[in-house]
Amino acid sequence: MDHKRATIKDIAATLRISPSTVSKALRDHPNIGVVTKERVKKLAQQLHFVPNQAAIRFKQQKSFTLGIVIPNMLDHFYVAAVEGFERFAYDNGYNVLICQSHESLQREKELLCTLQANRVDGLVIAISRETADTTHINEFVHAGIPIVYFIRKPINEEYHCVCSDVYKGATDAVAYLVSRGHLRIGLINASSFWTTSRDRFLGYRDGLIQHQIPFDKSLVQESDFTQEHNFQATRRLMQLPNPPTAILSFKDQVMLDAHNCLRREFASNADTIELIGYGANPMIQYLERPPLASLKEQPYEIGQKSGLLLLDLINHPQPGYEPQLIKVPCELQVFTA
Amino acid sequence: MDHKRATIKDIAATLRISPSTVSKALRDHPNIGVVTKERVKKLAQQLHFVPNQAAIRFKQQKSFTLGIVIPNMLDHFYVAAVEGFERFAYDNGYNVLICQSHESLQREKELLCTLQANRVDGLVIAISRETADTTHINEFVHAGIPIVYFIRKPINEEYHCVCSDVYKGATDAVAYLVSRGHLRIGLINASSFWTTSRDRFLGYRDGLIQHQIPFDKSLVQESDFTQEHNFQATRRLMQLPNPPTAILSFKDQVMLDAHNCLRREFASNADTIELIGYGANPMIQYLERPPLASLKEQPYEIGQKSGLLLLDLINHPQPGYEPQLIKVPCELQVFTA
DNA sequence: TTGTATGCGTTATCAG
DNA sequence: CTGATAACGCATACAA
Repeated sequence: MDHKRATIKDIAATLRISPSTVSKALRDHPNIGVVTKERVKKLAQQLHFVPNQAAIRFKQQKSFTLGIVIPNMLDHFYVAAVEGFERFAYDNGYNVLICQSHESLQREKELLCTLQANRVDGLVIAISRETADTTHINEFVHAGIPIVYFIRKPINEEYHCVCSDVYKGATDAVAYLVSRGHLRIGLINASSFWTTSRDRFLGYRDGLIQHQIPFDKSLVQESDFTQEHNFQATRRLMQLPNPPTAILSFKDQVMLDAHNCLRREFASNADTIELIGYGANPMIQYLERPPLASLKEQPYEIGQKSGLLLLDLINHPQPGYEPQLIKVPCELQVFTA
Repeated sequence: MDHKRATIKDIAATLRISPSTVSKALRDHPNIGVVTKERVKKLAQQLHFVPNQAAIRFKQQKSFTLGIVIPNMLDHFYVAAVEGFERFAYDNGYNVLICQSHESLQREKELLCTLQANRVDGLVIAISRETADTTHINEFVHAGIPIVYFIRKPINEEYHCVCSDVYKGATDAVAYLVSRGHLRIGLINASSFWTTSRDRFLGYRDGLIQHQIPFDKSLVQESDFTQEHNFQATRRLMQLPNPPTAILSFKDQVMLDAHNCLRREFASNADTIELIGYGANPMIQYLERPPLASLKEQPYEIGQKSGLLLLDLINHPQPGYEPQLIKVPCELQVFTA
C-alpha cells in the first residue's frame, strides 16, 4: 500500500509515451491531442497522482509560499488578520507560513532567517514590540523579496503598509466622548516606535483641538500589553490632581485591564469613568457591565488587502514602486445602551 | 543588490574548487581540510549564502514540513496546542503548515489534498464537527504518511491520539459539585462522534454512580459551539420539571453562553446554579461574577506530545506500531473564593 | 583530501 | 501533435 507515490515518469512509462507529453497533457496544454489527454488523466486518477509541489517549486525557482509574521495568535485581531491573508493566498495558489514573534526581536530575526531559507516569495509583517531597528527586515528588501508591513509599521521606514485608520478612529472616539460631556480625556497609548501609536496620538490630540479642549500631556500614558503596565498606566492617570473622566486605550486588552484596575482600586469612580478601546473584542459581550465602546477594526480586510498588495508586488516587480499606504476604516461600536 | 542569491556553485567557482567540496565543507564533513572549510565558510558569509531548502527538500525526498489541522484559531485552546506543536517542530528542523477547517468537512478534505501535494512528512489533526466519515484521512495512512489525532478523535478509528484526560476531569468535577451539595447535575456535551465527548459523558456518569446519584438522561444535552445552540441546551435543562442546580459543560465557551442565558432568562436562579467548563479560558478573569470552576487543560503539552509522537513515527516507521493513546491530565481550577 | 558523476520530478525549449 | 534534452541546487557514492 505505502509504495512510492506515482510520478509523471510512471505514467509515461505505463502509457509508453514521454514524460513531457504527460506533463503537458495534465496541464491541458493545447498542443496535446484529446485522446492522449484522456488516457493520461485517467491513469493519473487511478494512480492517485498528485504533482510534487517540492519539485515544481524547485524547478520554477518559486516557493509559492508566503510568510506572515505576527506578535502572537492569542489576540483575535491577529487571528482574523491571518485568516484574511491566508484565504486570499490559498485562493491564489500560495501556502502560508504563519510565524509568531512573541514580541521578541531575537525571535523575529530567527523567523526571518527561516523564511529566507524557505525562499518565501513575499512577506507580511507586524513588527514586534522590540523592533526599533529594522536591519533584518531590510535584508529581505535587498534580496528583492517584496514586503508589506501591516498593522504595525516602524515610524521611520517608508514601505508599503496596510493598517486601520486609527487616526480617524481616535478623533471619532474623542468626539463621542465630548458629546457625552467629557472634558478630561485620558489616552493609554503604546510604543512610540510605531506609526499606529503616533496616529492614535495625533487623532486624539487633533480631536481635542477640534473641540477647543486644551491638550494636557499628563493625560497621555504609555503602556505595553502586560497587565502589570496597563494597571500602572491607569493608576498614573487616576492619581493625577485632576484625573480624567474618560479614557481611550490603544487596544481592548488595555481597556479591559484599565476596567479591572478601576473596579479594584478606584471603586468609587469606577462606574463613572467611560472607557473606549480598539478592537471590539467579542468577549466583551460576556461582561456584566461592559465598557462604553470600542473602535471596531476590520482585521480580516486588512489581511486580505495585504495579500492583494503583496501578490501585486510579486507579480509586477517594479523597481520604483511608490510605497502604498492603505488605510482600512474603523468604526465606533457602542456597548452600553 | 537584488541579483540572484548565491548558490554552492557560485562559491565553488569563485574559490576554484568543486561544488561537492563546498557542500561538504559547509556541513563540516570530516573529509574536508580545515583551511578549505575556513575559506568556504568565509565566502559563504560574505555572499549571504543561505542553503536553498527547496532544493534540499527535493533532493532528500522529504519536505521537512508537518501539517496541523484544527477547527479554528479563535479558540485559545487550539492556539496553545498549535504553539506547543510548532515549537517542538521548529526545534527539530521542521516547518509547520497550520490549517483551519472551520468545522467544515469539505474544507478539511481540500486541506488534506493541499497537504498531500506539499508532501508533508506527517500530520496532526483535530477533526471537524462534520467529520463522521474518515476516508480522506485514511488516504494519508495508505500513502504511508504518519498521522496523529489530537484533541478530537473519531470514535471508531483506532489510531494514535493525544488528548486531555477528560474522563478524569469529569469525575473530578462531579465529585467537587457533590461535595458542594449538588444532587442534580446537568451536562452539556458535544458531538457523539468524538471520543472526547464520549469520555466526558462516561466520566460524568461514573462520577455520579460513585456518589450513589442516579443517572438521569434528561440531564444530558448535546450542543455544538454556536451561541444559539448553547442557549437552547441551557433552556432545555432549566425547563425540566426538576432542573439541575449545577451544570458541567463541554467547553468554557459553552459554559459562558450558559452563564449568559441564565442571567438573561432565568435571573432568579442565575446565582445559585454553579457552572463548570473545560479550558480555563483566561478571559474569565474579567468577569465580575465568574462561574464556579473550569477544568484547566494543558493544550501546549498536548501539542508538544503530538509532535513528539509524530516525529517518532516519522523517524522510526514500523508497520505494526501499536496505536498510542496519550492522555494529558487536566485539573480543576476554582474561580470563586 | 578533493573532484566527478548522477539523480531527485518537473517543465521549457527546441527538434522531429 | 509528440518526444528528447537540459536545467533547477544540492547531496552522495564513488573515483582519483
